[in-house]
Amino acid sequence: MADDRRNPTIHDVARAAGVSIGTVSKALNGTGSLAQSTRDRVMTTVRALNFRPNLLAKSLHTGLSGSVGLISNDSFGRFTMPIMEGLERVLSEDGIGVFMANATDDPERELAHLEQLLAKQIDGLVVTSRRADRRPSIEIQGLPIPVIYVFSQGGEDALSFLPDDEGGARLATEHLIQQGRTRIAHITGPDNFEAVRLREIGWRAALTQANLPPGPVLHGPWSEAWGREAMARLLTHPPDAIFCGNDQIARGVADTIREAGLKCPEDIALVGFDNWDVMVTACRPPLTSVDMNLTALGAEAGRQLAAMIKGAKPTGTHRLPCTLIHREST
Amino acid sequence: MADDRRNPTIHDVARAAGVSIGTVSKALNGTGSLAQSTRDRVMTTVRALNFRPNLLAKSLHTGLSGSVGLISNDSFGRFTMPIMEGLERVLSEDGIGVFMANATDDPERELAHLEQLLAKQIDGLVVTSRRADRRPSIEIQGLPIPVIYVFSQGGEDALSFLPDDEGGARLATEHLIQQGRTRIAHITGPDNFEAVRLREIGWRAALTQANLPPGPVLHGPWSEAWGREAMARLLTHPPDAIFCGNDQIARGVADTIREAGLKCPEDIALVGFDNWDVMVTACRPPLTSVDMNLTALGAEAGRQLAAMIKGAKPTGTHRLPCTLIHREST
DNA sequence: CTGGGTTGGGAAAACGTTTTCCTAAGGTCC
DNA sequence: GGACCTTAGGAAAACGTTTTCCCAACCCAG
Repeated sequence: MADDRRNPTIHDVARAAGVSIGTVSKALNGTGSLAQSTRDRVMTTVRALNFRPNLLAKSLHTGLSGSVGLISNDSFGRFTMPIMEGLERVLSEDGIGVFMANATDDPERELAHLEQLLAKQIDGLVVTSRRADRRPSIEIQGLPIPVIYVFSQGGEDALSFLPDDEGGARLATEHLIQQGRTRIAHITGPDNFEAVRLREIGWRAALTQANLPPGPVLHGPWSEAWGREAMARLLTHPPDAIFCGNDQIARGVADTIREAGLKCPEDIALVGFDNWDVMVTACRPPLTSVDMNLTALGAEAGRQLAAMIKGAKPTGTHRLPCTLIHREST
Repeated sequence: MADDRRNPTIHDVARAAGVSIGTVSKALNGTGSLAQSTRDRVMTTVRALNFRPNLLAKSLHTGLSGSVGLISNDSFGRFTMPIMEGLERVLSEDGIGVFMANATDDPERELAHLEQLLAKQIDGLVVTSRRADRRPSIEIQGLPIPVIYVFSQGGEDALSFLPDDEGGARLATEHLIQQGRTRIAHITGPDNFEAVRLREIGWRAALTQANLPPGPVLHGPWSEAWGREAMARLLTHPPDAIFCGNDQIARGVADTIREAGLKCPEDIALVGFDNWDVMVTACRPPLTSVDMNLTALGAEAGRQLAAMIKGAKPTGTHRLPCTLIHREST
């Protein structure tokens, strides 16, 4: 009644309910030993005043702020989004908030963000990178809080979560083999990406296992234009299937196939990587693609981070399985 | 020295520097009246202990947490990301952290998130929606903190930031007119989107101003497939220019133009909307498009929110200008 | 009745800051 | 050399919680 400007505090509730603040706290948290009637009276007052405990004050006491930081290096790009979504969903169930910070590969900004986050007493940190190989900042070593690397690799005894690029590539290639394809090419991105190398390994492994010779491998930029160009190069001796390093390349390939008068999938079957909806559905024909399950990756990271905050100390690099999504291009 | 597990507190600094905690606080904040030598001694100790003030404790005192919430309704989709980026960049300069919350149009989740954020004592809230018209939740009325709607419309005396769809459409259409086009069609999205209606208005206004008759308007889904289909319908009497409601539609249109043996831009000039890099660069030819400057929109929202936290009370719906990005399709 | 065990609830310390006094020491002026 | 200002820095309250005692009151048995 006094101030309707200020949020009600536990003191207001105590006064209104005619008890001490300790009693209110016990009623709120279900601790201590209180008569049921007292609990009820307090809770009624709580609702009447629309009281919401100040988590900051609680944090001061418990030493846990109930928030974590996410430092992204790709300006919240296409890959960070689903990760964030999974992470946030899982953590919010535990009442943990996620501070988003974008460092854009600028070590100075990264450090500034880290300082701010630490000052805000975050309980944990998630670091995501973009896809090219890059060492994580040195600064991040020896932090007083748990750190998880998602879609990026931490150091020695760090905990990292990544998609199983090799397994995904194998999945795609095996799928093509099952459909009776025997001359399977691979058109992919720049080979300074670790993911590119891993996917190539997976593709090769599946072929070897099926006693098939590897088709040609073409490296180039991650673009549709490169897909078109690479496919044009293959037109003199066209393969009967192509596994592409991502969906954009695959879509470029599909365009060249169609414009060369060939049929996909009849003449050439095609599999992409990323399962990026806007690409796979707009592709003609709709593209079979490998889904990295990034939302699940983020969710798993969230679960692990929550566990680490409670004291667990998992380490190692974990690669989560990819899934093949079958569409008309195969 | 005592606990190397626990973060050092202001008490540790005070003890090490041989002063009181009040003095440390004054040295840290440059307040009070202290001898320069004392200030220096304290600051040296601060650095030696790697002391970082606990912002939570400070917040308890100041009543400001230095964090705001962002509730998104599109699972951190394509439009939310640049907004977030701009918002976060501006606010982080003021030391304000951004909690990300994804509600995905589920009012129950939205309410739960709001409760969590309020419990964490956020100083302000940003609400973004996806693009179809939707009333903001009722729950958000009468909050004790400033609220800004970005890429979505708040109520009566709320503060909202939106791109100037009408102006952007006018920009695009005027550009086509300047290039001597006279029969300008409009292929766009579902007309239950306010943005679709506004863009159509802008297109029509530019034509009227130039004394040109409006070409046909075709409404359909936001997809390349619709762009292809719509363009096919126009092939009997092709216009000499098309302004599309988004880049995906434009790209579909470009494909049909090319496949019909016509030339873009020679026979038909083409402008898209969104300036979505992956679409405009992969399009053949690269697509002229209207950029909504969402990063700037987010940044402006950040500036305003920071001002509101300091007491400003701006209201109204603000539409920020779009920019035309010229490429080879015109 | 008295004494011991329960039980309900209050008082107060603690968390890590900021800020408002307040006091002691030193300097200045006559 | 005393009265008065400065000035430097300390003590303590305050922010809103949780939690650890601790004390009253009640119950029941002897």
